Amino acid sequence: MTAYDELVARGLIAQVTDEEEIKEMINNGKATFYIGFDPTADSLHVGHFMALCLMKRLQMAGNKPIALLGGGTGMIGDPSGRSDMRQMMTVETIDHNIACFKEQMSRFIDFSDGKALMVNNADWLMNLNYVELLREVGSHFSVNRMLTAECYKQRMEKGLSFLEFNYMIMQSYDFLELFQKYGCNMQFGGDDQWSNMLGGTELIRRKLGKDAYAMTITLLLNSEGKKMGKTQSGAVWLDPNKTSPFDFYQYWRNVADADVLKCIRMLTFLPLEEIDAMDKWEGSELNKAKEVLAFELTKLVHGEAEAVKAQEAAKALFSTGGAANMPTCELTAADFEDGKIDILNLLVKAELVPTKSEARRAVQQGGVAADNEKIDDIRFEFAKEDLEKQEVVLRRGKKNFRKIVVNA
RNA sequence: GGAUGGGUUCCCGAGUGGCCAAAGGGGGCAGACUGUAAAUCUGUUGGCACCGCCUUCGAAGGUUCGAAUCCUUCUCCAUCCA
Repeated sequence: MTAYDELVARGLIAQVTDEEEIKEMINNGKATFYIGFDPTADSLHVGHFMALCLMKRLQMAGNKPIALLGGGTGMIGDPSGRSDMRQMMTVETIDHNIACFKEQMSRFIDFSDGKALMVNNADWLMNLNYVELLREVGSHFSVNRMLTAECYKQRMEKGLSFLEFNYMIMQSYDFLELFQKYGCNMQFGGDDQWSNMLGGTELIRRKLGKDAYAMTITLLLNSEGKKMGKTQSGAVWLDPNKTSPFDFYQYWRNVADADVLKCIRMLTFLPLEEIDAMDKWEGSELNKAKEVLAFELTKLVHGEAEAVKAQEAAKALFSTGGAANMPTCELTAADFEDGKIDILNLLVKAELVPTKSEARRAVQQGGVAADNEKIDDIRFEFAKEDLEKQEVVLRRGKKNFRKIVVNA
């Protein structure tokens, strides 16, 4: 199977500008392609991970990837797929985020010996001269046409600032720059980037009379049509300090039936035959597929050792209630009053709930247990010596656990 | 610059002097049922010292015994005109 066919079989490709050309380039390792990453946070997330995987797949097929960090475009903010304006970031934040991105990326992609490049568009965007840019680049864009682009259409109702309107032009300029500097002839990106990317191919054609290509990656949506990799409390991060390997594992362990196979196909490097075999699994058997998904992804992101730990912790927790490798809460003498700590304070301290009101509610609704013994009295207290003697597994709801240890 | 309509709790959206911590929906959380799934049903959803108190309705002032609601200024957004 060719590299391109595999991408199609995995459902990774959403749109392409010229399928025949792209197929030919990719399969023969003739593509120099770039993917842009705007430094919108201090860690990469699952969406970025998909893009990095794609880079890796293409790199393995002999193509040359360029990772573009958006130090310049981050100053503007991409309006695509947003219902309102992004908060403007300070230069310090952008720099910090870029540093974080760089570190995480170099763990996934091999940048040694020119096998891949990492560049920052601040290097050329920040020094642009306004009037010059307007004449050189602006003249090639039709406002009428830009306004019909899907990414702006969504914003026509809520409002779109001129700042954001220019994002497409900046991204197009990036492509032109990379095309000229590195012979970069292809751009990849999320499907929401389609119009921005076309802006680039168009600009290259108009300015240089040459062809460049664009291809978008299918957005990873769940069966309800929402972006995956997001929880109510925010994104699922790749940084272990922001999303622990255990939580990361659990996120994938808990995907809906309808989404497991799709995720395995798109996100893991397992051979397609193996995945097709799982496709026949039904009902509760799919639970195994979820384990595979969670394990494989955790391994890719955090390494095998962490993946094993996360898996064991999950298994211990859900089958035997054991406390191996569980997130821990350490109490000190200061947490006790008269040698005791009450259940509400303990829940908050263990970060199982954000406030005492929620702790109270959780207990009153029967959602709290210590060592699988339900606690329904909000005045319940733990004695210090009991906790010292034996660690306790505190649970809120079905899936939130914390081991309580006294460290006096 | 002018006119009009707006800014309400996580989101959408009601409320136009006291009965408002603020309807309804969505989302979240918890319980039942399950397979750590989905669907469904039930409860819950600002904080705390929880039968009481404190902070919230774009911001700051003011009127009033009492304001999310009235007045003033400011600010932001949308629509139309220029």
